[in-house]
Order: sequence, then C-alpha cells, then structure tokens
Amino acid sequence: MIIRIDQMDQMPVYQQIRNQIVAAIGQGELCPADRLPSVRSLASDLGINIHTVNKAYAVLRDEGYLFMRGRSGAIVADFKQTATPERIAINSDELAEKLQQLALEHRAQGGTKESFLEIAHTQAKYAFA
Amino acid sequence: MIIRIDQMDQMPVYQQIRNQIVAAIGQGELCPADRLPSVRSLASDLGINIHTVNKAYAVLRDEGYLFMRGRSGAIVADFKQTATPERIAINSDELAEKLQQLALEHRAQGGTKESFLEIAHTQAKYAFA
DNA sequence: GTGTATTTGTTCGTATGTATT
DNA sequence: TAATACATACGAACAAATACA
Repeated sequence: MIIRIDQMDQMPVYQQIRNQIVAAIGQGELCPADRLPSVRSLASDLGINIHTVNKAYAVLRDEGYLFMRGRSGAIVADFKQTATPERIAINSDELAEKLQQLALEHRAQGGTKESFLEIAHTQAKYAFA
Repeated sequence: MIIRIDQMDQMPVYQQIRNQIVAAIGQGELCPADRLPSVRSLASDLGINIHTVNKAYAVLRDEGYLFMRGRSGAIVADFKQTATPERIAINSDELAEKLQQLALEHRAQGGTKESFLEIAHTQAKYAFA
C-alpha cells in the first residue's frame, strides 16, 4: 500500500495518512488481520516524524479501523464485527450530514440535483469497483 | 437567518458559521444582494468574538460567496456570475474527491454501494427541495 | 452645516490548543 | 519530554462611516 503526503496541502499530515488508509481498507487493498507497517518504517518511508504516524494510527484505532497491540504492530480490524451498533448508527448519521452539506454547497454554487447525483454515482462506481 | 454554534463540536466556530451561511445560500434562504448582519451584531447574538465572525466572512469572500466592502457590510454574491470558470472546475473536482472519500469510508465500514447512494439520494432530495 | 454619539471594520496584542519535529 | 510553529479565539483600542438633534 502506497501513501503519498502533500506537504503543501492544508490538511494535517496525520489526517492525510488516516484518509488514505481508510480508503485502502474501503478498496480492499487492506483486509482484516493485515498488518500495517510499523510507525518507524512508515515515518521513514514518508520522511516525517514517527509521532505524526503514531497520531494517525491512534485516530484509526479510536475510530475502530485498527487494533494496536503494543509491539506487535497495528492490525486492520473487521469493522462490522468490531464496531458497536451505536457507532454504526452514528457513522450513518454523520455520512448523511456530510452529504447534505456537500449537496447544499453544490447548490449554492449553482449546481443542480441532477449534477450532484451524477457525480455521486460516478464516484460510487469507482469506490465500489 | 438563524445560526447556531455548538461549542462542544470539534469543528472551529468560524467554520460552523461558514457552513451554515453556505447552506442558507443553497436553500435560497439567502439570495444574491442580500445583506448579512454586521460582524458585531452577529458576534453579539452568538456570544462570540467579532474576529471569529470576521474570519468566517473573510473565508466566504475568498470562496466567492460574499462581497465585503468596508463598513457597508457583507453582501451575498451571485456565485455563477462571480466565480471564474477555473474556480467552478476546481469546486467540481473537490466535490468529486470528497464524495469518493466518503464512499470509500462507507465501504470500509461495511456499507454497500446501494446504501451509500440511497443516503445520497435522500440528502439531495432535502437539499434541493 | 455642525457637533456628538453610535456603529462599523481593522489593528494591535494575548492566551490557548494543535501539529510536527 | 521539550520545543517549534501555526491555528483558533478573545479583548481593548482605533479611525472611518453613519445617524441625528
């Protein structure tokens, strides 16, 4: 799995790492029980500090995507088995909220319902390919 | 137009204001040429500092949603007429990126393409009602 | 018109938290 | 742990614009 950091991006580096790992899990590039690189090696590969990678892993753990068991490394969790029903419901609500904000933003820019849904379909096709 | 601030939310206050104003424009609650409340009065209403409101307005101006002409107040812009073609193209790309990230995140949580698109349709229906 | 009070956005400095090394 | 740079939010004071007697 390849992670790319854009130092010019306004998004915090740890968040970029977090997003790309979540995306890799979504695409099946990372599967439950897979081991992630150690914070040291990943930090070395990316040319950043280990604390930054550690923060990304900690966020992913808190969100239920990973296990972190001391020195045995970070392991991809089986989200559906790990997450509580409450957590799943909250995630669904948050997704709806974000989609609504994006839709309203698109409309504020003069976009239409049809153009919004067309983009959504296109991206869903890629994401679930 | 009513704005609500959640101090417990992790999202910065100025961003909350920005999002709600964009949403109001999207819903037609705010129309081009409408005047927004002064930074002082809005800050007073919300119980926050004027700089926080000022930052939200400045962001909205930079994004092309508002005009700010000195002390004559902030005015809602006509985005389609104001924004450059490049800006519109960039916004479209960013929307696609965000939707793909959300779709992948949903999939990483065990969601399906169908459930994702169902939520998207539901929210689009509300946003474009 | 004139003078005063009010309203407005801006400039300065400060405190706190976050991100990263 | 310590140090840094940056982001967020606040407060006091300022000067331009406005309202009004």
